[in-house]
Amino acid sequence: MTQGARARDGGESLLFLTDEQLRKGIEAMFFAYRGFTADPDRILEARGYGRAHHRAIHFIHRAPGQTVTTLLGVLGVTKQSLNRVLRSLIDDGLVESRVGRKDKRERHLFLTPAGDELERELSDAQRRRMRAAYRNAGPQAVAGFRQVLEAMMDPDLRRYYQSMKDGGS
Amino acid sequence: MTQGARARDGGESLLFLTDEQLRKGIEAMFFAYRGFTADPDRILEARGYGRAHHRAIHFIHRAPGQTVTTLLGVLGVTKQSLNRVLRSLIDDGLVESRVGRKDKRERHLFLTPAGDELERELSDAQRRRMRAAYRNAGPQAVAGFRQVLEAMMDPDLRRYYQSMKDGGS
DNA sequence: TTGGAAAGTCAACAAGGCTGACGTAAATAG
DNA sequence: CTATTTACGTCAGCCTTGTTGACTTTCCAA
Repeated sequence: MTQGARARDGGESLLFLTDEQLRKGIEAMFFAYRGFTADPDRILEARGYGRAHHRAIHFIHRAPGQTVTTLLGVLGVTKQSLNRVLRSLIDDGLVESRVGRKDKRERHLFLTPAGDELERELSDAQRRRMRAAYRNAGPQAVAGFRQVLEAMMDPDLRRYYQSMKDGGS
Repeated sequence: MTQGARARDGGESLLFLTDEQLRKGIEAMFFAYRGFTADPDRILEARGYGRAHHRAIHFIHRAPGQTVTTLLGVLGVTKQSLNRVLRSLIDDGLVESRVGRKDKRERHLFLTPAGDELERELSDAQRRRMRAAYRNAGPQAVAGFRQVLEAMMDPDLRRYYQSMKDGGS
């Protein structure tokens, strides 16, 4: 039924979306995501960490001082899951957890200098691949890439994503 | 060092790749991938399956009759890991494993009618989101999206990816 | 002031990765 | 024809990272 449906989005676009083409997009996501995580994975493995640690480090770096609950919402896991990861990062001296001044139930999360160093190592590796891909594809492609990804996000995360500064075009 | 590096890719491109912008791309991948898997995940959960089952089903559908070893290479997991998943799919009557006619050591994998049905259910859900994202972003964006993803893949998988038919523009 | 809600921690379990070892049948090299 | 290699399946056991349930500590509102 969806075979070869011409876009009905207002007329002038020439989008011709066959199921085959959509499948290609789906597989592209799958394979690209593998490439996307490959470099950090190697660095993490050497330290005995996994992707969960990477995600925690990334978002703590992104918004230092945020509480555990906030981070929980961004990562979309249970607090028990996050806690395990956080525990090892704190024990290893990469993350610091400070009791809230106003509300003492809260824990505010920060990267230590060692944590910052690992963060840089990881994001450098990931940026290298991203930069190479961008350069290969050209600026037009990059804009399109970002647009499609944004449209694929769930609305809540899209809002969170958009709320973060961009650095100017 | 990588701060605000202007693209040095030949001159005329106006790519201005700050670390901030690259980070945005990285987070876009992370959040979009979550959205990308959300719909199938719900369908799978109702059946007691996980993403591993989805991947197996997807690639068996994509290339019916392929052997276990071939599938192993595409999925990038160990034989034991794949076997666990394949076992349950075969036992549940979604996948059929036929002994090779020429080489009887090989097992060729096919979806049964029931397997095809689940495949369609899963890919319909995923295509719906993909189609909506494409429509939102427009045809130019779609081309760029695919280009960047392709450039991010590891070379082996890129070749495999490109070797599959596209269905025309 | 007390009772509920919220934040965080601990315990235990499941899915799905991994390695290593082993068995069997079929193909192939010598 | 024999010996090796290949393709596949399976057992055992480990790790990461997800889950739910139960438990403090702290805050706040009735």
